[in-house]
Amino acid sequence: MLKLTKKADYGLMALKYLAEHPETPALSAKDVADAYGIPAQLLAKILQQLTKSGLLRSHAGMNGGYALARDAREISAYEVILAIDGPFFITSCTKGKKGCDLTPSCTIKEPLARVNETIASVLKSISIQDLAEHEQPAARAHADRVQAAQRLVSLSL
Amino acid sequence: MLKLTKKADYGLMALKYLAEHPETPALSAKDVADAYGIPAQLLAKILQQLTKSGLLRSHAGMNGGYALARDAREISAYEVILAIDGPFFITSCTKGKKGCDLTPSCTIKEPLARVNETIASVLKSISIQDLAEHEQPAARAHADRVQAAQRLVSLSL
DNA sequence: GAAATGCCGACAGAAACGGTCGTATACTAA
DNA sequence: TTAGTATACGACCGTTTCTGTCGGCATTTC
Repeated sequence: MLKLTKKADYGLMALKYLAEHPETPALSAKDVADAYGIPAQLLAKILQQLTKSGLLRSHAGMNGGYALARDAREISAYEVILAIDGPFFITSCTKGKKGCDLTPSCTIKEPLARVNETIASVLKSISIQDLAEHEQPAARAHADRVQAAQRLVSLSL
Repeated sequence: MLKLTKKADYGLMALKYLAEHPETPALSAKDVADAYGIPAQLLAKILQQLTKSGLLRSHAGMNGGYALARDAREISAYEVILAIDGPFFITSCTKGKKGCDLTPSCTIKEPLARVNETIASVLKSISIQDLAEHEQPAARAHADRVQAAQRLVSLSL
């Protein structure tokens, strides 16, 4: 549970790939799909969604394809996931429309909504650039960040 | 996406309910189910899982039912979710057995694994007691904690 | 105009989820 | 001992969601 869909994974992988090839003006869905062994047509649809959401720029025709609409540093993992999977809520009852249809007070959801915010924050703090540079710098920084957050959490409990 | 299953929700709600009624030696699955309007048989199965996982103690027969196996303070939301939904990984490819079957290096997953740890940490920091006392004290403390974590995250970006 | 490419809707197979049923077992109380 | 209440467990089924495919159309380049 609590897992991203494969689509979101594919989307992140594709953006990372684009970030790693800033020299080329555009890469086709097929290029990216082949690079990772992802079903090409599926990836195409995902890239189209990302385009509609404004994270990518597309160009039809020969030598067409996709390119990042912004600097890789300015695109967060959160945006990608949101664009592909739609808004997520950790509680299944967080209001689609009229709140929890179950029981007057599904009092569980209030504390969990906060968890949800935390997750979103962390996801927002990770950029495509971070994924591309998974070598060291960004990963290191993020590791520190997580450790600090953990210390903080256990401390204030 | 990224949502808990209803089963996990039900489980958390049930544990919270038990925590709120420490005076009674045991509550039947039906008691809890009625209190929240949850399908009784489904909840029964969930409580059985929680029992097998050691979070609850069960007792058959008249006046039987379930009771927390430990103090509500000592049971984390993480444990409950784990017991019901099984281990969760944010990346769909985080090794079930043999790592990512896709592509040599699904390099995406390493940074996301850290996100996963953060989520787990936060979930571990929330006890059933916190859910039961959603009135103020614990919720307040948790809110502060989350805010601080957010500040921390954005700072170190 | 042809080839490459993106765009879009429909659909099908597979898996996960939510929920029900039936039955066996255990315990309590009269 | 018997009846009633409860847990324990496995099988099953309908629905939804996810993954992936197909076919047709639009756009751009050569």
